[in-house]
Amino acid sequence: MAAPESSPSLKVFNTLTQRKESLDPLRPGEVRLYVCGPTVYSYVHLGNARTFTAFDVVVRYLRYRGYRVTYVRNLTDVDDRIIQAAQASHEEPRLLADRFVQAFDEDVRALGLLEPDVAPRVTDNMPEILALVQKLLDAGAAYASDGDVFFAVSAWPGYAKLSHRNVEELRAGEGGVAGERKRDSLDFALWKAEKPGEPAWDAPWGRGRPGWHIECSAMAVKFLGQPFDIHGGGLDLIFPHHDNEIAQSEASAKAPLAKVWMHTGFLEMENAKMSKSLGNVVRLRDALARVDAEALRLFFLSSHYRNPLVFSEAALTEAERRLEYFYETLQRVDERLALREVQMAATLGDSGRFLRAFERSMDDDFNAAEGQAALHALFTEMNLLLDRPPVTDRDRVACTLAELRAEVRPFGQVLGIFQQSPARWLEWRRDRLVERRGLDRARIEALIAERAAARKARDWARADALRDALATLGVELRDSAAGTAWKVRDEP
RNA sequence: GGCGCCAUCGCCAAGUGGUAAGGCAAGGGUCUGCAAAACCCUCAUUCCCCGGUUCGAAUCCGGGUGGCGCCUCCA
Repeated sequence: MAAPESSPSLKVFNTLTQRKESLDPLRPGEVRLYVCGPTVYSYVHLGNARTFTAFDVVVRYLRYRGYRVTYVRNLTDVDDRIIQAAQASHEEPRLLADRFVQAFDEDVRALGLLEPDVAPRVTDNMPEILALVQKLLDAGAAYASDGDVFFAVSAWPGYAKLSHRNVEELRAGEGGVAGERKRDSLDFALWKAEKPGEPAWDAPWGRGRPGWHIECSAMAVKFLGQPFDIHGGGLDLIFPHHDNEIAQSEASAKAPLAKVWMHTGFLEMENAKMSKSLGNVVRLRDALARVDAEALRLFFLSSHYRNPLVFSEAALTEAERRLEYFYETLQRVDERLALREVQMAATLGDSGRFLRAFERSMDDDFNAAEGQAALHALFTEMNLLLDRPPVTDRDRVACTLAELRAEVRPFGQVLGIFQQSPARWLEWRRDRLVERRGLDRARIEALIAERAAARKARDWARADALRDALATLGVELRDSAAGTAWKVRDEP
């Protein structure tokens, strides 16, 4: 593992500067990362999952590279949409939020996402939010108006620098409306005055609740300091959410909020972004009921994180089939290595070459899609050694296989795959396919036994007829010296 | 209208100035009683179109065409 200082080559695309920059942490060897988490008013969908998976891999790779990473991913549990959803289901907003926080944790754990170091909730951080609003009021960057508090965009010269928009043009667009309460149509709420039946907290300027953007500013700075290294989220958060965070934090502290801003591309459904407002969402938990979590991760990582990715059942099926190839190879390698004592011997090939190629890809703005080429090459090499070894010395082949097997681990660790034992994963997949096709194990085993007898009697016609019958059921046979193994094909 | 993104083999996809990664599918082969799996080979003189810059462009610039996003909640 390379020391962080020795990898100045790690490049990250920064939305703020719109170019790739060398990652140069504010504190040597340490990366402080904040990712905007979900607003908990419903279940997470695959679009959200894609973003969180992308940052999960960012964290894993930075740690693999030797950085100490502090990863904060918030839970927004006070919000208009939560209140709306709670009213619709005649539930306390707090309870509804709790319910979806729990669902989020379950779903995201099933996806294999690492726990963030801190997962702060708005309701647990009101003092910091109140303090930030007060600070902005004191600085003249905000004003109270009938119990609401607004941020004064005109008091902050750098407004919208992240989205690279022109303030005048934003004003010309629809936007909000200036009126008795808002001085400028672009001003946004830091605090919303209490309304009947809504959650509210005491504040010097009147009871109410925080506006949408203030919580991220307050919590990010509380847990990471200001400035910190990387702030991330989906592309749709650039404006206004991240621009507003920047405005609030920088106007209050006269220092940058974050050095690098990273944004993930959209997951699309039939040429439209997957979003709750369009109603074209697939929930993460529903997807995980149909496809393996690691296969889903492989699908997310098949395209660069900033590019749009189109969702399809076929792509998911392909990803799971690819994962099956990986696990089958791992199982074969493990079986081979368990066969007998191996004498130390010189290994074949250039040790670590696949991993180095992977690192080159990942160093270039976390290009996991490109990095998968190295992963495939590594597996092809293992299969080659298994079936067509280039030398006859068994110890050399075995030692090389052991070395390559060890090289697989970092890939798995960074991408969040290969976390199951091969045998267990393959069994799990077969069980699921058996169930999906409504197959009868006893009958399959009986047919295989019958075929074995036919083969022993050299009755090839009978044996082939039985194999064809099994193939019709979706069962595929693999004859070997050890006997006949069977698997189930995934497509009817 | 403003800001921004995308267009690469049948499908997915990397590559953003030095002569087209990888996966899936397809065809051929090795292996096999026959298969399957695995491996090997083949599979884009070409990167939406038209101009330009350059010794050199999928990559840069200008202009089109098509698709998408943000500007209102959104990962």
